Amino acid sequence: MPTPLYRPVNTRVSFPELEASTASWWKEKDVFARSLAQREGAPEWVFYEGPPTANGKPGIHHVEARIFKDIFCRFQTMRGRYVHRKAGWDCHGLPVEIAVEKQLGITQKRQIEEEVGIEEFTRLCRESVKRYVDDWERLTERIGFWVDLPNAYWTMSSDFVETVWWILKQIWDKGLLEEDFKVVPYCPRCETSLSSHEQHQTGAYRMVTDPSVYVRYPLKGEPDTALLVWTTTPWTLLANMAVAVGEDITYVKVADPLLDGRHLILAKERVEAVLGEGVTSIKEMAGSDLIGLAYEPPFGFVRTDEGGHAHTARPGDFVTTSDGSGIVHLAPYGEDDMVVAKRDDLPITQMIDVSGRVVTEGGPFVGQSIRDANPMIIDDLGARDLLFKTDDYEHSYPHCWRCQTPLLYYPRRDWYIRTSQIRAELQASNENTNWQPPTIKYGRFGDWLANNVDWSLSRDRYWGTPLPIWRCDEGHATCIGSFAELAELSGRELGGDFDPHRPYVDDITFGCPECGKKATRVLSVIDTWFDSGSMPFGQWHYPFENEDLFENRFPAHFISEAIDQTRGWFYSLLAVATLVRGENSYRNCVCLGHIVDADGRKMSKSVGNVIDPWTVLDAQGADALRWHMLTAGTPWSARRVSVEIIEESLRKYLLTLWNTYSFWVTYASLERFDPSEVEIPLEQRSQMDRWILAELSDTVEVVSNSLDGFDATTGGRRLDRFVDDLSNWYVRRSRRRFWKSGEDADTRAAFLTLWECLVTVAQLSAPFTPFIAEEIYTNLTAPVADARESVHLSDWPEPNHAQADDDLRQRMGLVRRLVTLGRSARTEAKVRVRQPLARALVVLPAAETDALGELDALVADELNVRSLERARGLGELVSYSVKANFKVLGPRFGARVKSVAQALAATDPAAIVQSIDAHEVVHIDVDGEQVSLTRDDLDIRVEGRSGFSLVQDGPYGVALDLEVTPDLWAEGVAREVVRAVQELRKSSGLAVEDRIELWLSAEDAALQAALETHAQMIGSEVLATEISWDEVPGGAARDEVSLESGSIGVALRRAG
RNA sequence: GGGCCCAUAGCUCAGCCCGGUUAGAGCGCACCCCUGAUAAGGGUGAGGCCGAUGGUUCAAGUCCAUCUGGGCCCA
Repeated sequence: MPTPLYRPVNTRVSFPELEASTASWWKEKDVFARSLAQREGAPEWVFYEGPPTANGKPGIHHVEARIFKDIFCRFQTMRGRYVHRKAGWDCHGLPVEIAVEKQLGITQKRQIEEEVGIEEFTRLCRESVKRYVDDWERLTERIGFWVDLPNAYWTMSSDFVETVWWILKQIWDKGLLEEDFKVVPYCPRCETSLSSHEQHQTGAYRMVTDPSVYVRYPLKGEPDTALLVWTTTPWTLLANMAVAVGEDITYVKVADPLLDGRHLILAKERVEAVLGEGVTSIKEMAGSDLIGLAYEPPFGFVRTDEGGHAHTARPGDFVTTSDGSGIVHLAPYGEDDMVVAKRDDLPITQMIDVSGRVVTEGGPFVGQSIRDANPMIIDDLGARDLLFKTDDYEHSYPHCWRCQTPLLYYPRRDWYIRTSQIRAELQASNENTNWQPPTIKYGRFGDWLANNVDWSLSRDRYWGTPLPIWRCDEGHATCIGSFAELAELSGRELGGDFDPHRPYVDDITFGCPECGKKATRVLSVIDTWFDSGSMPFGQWHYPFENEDLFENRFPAHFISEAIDQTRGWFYSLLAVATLVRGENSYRNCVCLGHIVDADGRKMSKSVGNVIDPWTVLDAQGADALRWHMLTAGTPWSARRVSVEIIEESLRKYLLTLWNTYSFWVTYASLERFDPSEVEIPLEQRSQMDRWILAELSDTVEVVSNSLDGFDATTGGRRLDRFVDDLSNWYVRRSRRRFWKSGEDADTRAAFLTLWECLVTVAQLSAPFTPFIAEEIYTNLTAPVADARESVHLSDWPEPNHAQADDDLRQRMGLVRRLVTLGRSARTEAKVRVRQPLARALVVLPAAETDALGELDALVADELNVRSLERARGLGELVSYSVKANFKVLGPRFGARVKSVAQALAATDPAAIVQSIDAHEVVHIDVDGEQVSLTRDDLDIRVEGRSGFSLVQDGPYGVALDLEVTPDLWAEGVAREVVRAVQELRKSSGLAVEDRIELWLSAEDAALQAALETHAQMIGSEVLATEISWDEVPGGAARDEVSLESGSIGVALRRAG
């Protein structure tokens, strides 16, 4: 036996197993590295990997992003670009610290320093980051995401940190890095402030119920009258500074409905809502009249200077009458409050410590968390008749995106990047960025830039890039931009293994360059989003190394993440690059939607509807998952994922492709067909071949263009349609050609054509489904000497314009349409397809009468009729209906189009058609006016007349001649026998190429005659070496065919 | 309260940019056919006030406005 040309193909393939062996083959052959090496020197196509935080297991949404990253990189590589793909890991930040805190079983920040020590804590953080990287790498490889994992950048590496320092120094030198006193969102558990984009993480806002209290602030000198003040944060009353009123709001004094002889002041518009109906005002006054009124604060904790504005009514344009009382309590825990405090020099007294507990000055409430203090404060106010009423108030409120603690707004000194000062530059950067979907650009992202606020950079934590600012007692601050600079100033040898993290860096001090006094580091670390935004620079340790590399790889052509990164990574990248380079670091951004479950619900651990990617990967495989993600729905809308949905992708596309491939290999192996030995010019191939090649050429074009435009869905759907055409039309119609001998020219053309289609599909699908593409490509090209070793090393196919043939594609469309109608006609007439018929009558629109050409034979064969005839002119077969073609007549006649339609309806359709056929024009009378209409102006359709079984669709129709002659009947009988024998071969376990001895017997004489007439045809169809009519020997497989006219016995056994 | 996205068959989605009088596909369901590549394929059928209302137009699933419901983002 000669060595087989091709690996045998298992039709019961397990894709997960196949993928596993492909993946290890890639590794063994180093295919990814070679795909890069072979493009060395080619134009770069730059991709930036958004670094995932590797301290949690990767979920299915991560898989989605990684698939989209992969497809465009693979595509561009095959197109000849050099697409370097450096993996990256986001290492710093609160999530890591929280994981370690949990591991240590500690709940409070101070325990870190007191019980664990910063050195041990950051060591554990570093370890924790590495813990899940294995998981990530395993998944990344399993889904076929090609990215350079061994050379990944780690944001915690000293090199990366040094680059970040350099970037911060650039910003410092521009005067855009400053310390400021602001109210910031603050997590009392993590004891650190959050940046606005952290505050706005998905899921951070949740509905909460807070106590809503109305409190009396009695006026000084008029204790019977009180300002009625509303707040949803009773604990802030401890630090009350003043109240705000709207100068243009009308206020009223009314009788206090709960305390006899007392009065309340509140906004007129709120009276009914707060006090109920029937309250009459005693006095009306403008807000401006109230300003300066002094009141007794609810608590005595805030010390005030005589004559100041403390504990008086102040003007505030933020006061509204949409809720509350129209009088706003001011404390140092709100942005508006602090604006007034600065303006009017109000006393800022910190009543809450960094962990959210009442400070020692807080009298009876000392040490209470704000949540616990709330009811105590309410009770206390009640006891002193200061509480007017209390209620529950439901509103959405931000929570810490990692530990879920409700945030506080807390006045703090923090370090800021003045991004609001470069808003115009940020917006200009965005101008040059192409967004997918486009609405993000000026929508979600553009809005965010337009409302840009300063970037709160510092965090009072431990595991992060240390803020490189040192300060002396005089308050002179020095920003350090490199390790060398720090070594020089401090006079210390930092060495190659210098770890810039806390606590080591905190020990380094130097003499202030300005005054010479000792400068120590400001103990903050920075927002970890700044790290990720710095990755274009940091991954290359720019500018300390790799300057050329960096310049070649800035900006990126392409990045992709889910839409929640709009205010995360998409922003931090843009902001950092704009600050440093004055332009954005990415040109194209594909925003992906979130993954939801089969019912459209968001996946969440608490609901328990999270799909573990491994479930799908183990059951259906990576290609099926990839194919579904890439082709189902729009990438940026929420997409549903379930095992069942993936299963459908697998069956519809992957298995169809697989079976077509398996079909080719089965027969090509038998014939030892070697594509490299065959060359057949296009004009020597059949119409069928030319048609599928025309479809292929179109497919190449569509897939190329769509992937070029970052649209995987359109390309994938075209591929899907092509594979369907290939399998369910080309192969099905060409099947017999493959059964003939390999010496036959037509058979060789079929083998070659299908081979070309499959190899090209393998290439086109390589970026989508890299595993199956590899299997098909490598097996099919095995005998081809100059083929690449891997499909991923091959060049992207160019559309072959010589093969393009839109006319043929259209005509084939017509064929398939007629076939559908013909099948329907057979079903309707209840004549099975195996029974040949004499003729089919075809009705076509005039313009397409001659469109079929030699494809007639195809229709006839598919419908199993001996000839195809045009029914045009067969007035006895059809009648016509004529309607106006509104698309044409609408613009011509405008409102009169309806009259024209009516006139047409009133005219005999047959006469119209006759006139058109004879003169190309018909004249009709519309409201007394002669109107000339041509064929294009009309919508002419045929209908079957009674007595004929015409099946029609629009202007197309097929009718069958149902008369079965003895001749046709005999052939039908023979076909029945062939089918029965084939079935018997199959059930007897014979191989397709096995020859058989065949026995036939029929009692009925007519049946016997039919068999004898067609014996030769039967024999050649079923590969019988001889047909016998005598006694069936033992050991032969038997079956019986029942027909209306009797039954036929069949028996067979393997010949030879 | 504001912004964005979505709403078409039981389910998943095309069609909408660029309006045309009979709105499609796949899955599922019922019945039938076909089958020596196929976990397939084919035919028929049931199943649609194209979310609602109003407007523009000779003509609206398609354009405009408002509303409702869902999702996301924000205040």
